Amino acid sequence: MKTFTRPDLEIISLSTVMQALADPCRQQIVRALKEADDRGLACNEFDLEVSKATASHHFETLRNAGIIESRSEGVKCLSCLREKELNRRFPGLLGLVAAETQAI
Amino acid sequence: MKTFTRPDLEIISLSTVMQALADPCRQQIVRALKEADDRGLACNEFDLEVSKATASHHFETLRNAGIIESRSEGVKCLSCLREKELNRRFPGLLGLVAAETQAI
DNA sequence: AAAATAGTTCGATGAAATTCGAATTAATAA
DNA sequence: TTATTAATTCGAATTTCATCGAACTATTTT
Repeated sequence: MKTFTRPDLEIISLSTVMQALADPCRQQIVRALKEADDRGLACNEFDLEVSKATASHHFETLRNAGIIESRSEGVKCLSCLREKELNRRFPGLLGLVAAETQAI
Repeated sequence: MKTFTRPDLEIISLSTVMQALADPCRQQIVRALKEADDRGLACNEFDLEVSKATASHHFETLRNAGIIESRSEGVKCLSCLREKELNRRFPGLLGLVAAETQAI
């Protein structure tokens, strides 16, 4: 069973999170997770307009930037926003993403 | 005498500004301008560790993203932060850049 | 055991970004 | 008018990024 990286947010730079959140598809993922419940969402529960290979890459980018965390559950991979930690490390950042209602 | 683009911030997406601010060198420019007075700073008044061609490119990127504005004054090009407008369009964004004290 | 499901990984491709030196432009100073 | 200063533009090299199909892995269902 796969385990996922979960970096300490203190070692994540603003450049890294900005780079990760600059992509519209990744912003869409973050907005969906902000509305989701604590259980999180599986990769195929987002309406992403990219292939599953590309989607998988976007989830990895968000994990590496400390923005989401993922866990294997059965055959699925559930992801959650690291909301509290992000709000402490980068106050206001998630609010900006949430406020941007944008067509992809 | 050169004039510079100055896009309406309403048409600038979060992706565009995040992309622009993801670069450490451009963050350095923004932080310096935040400390500068209203007159702004000329391109050679930043301690950037890149060639002047590269610096010029970074200033253009920031202008196109609506983050700074520039004007010719004699032989110099003075740039200022579009701070008020940015704080209205993307509240908290400049604060994040200012808070990040980072070696390049 | 075979099939279905959900993701990941690999390898390749095309697009975009970063960087620079050299040439150029425009304004000022000598 | 020539030289200097400050910055832009051009062309090219390098790197990074987004994207995909195909192959693979792991889990669950039949």
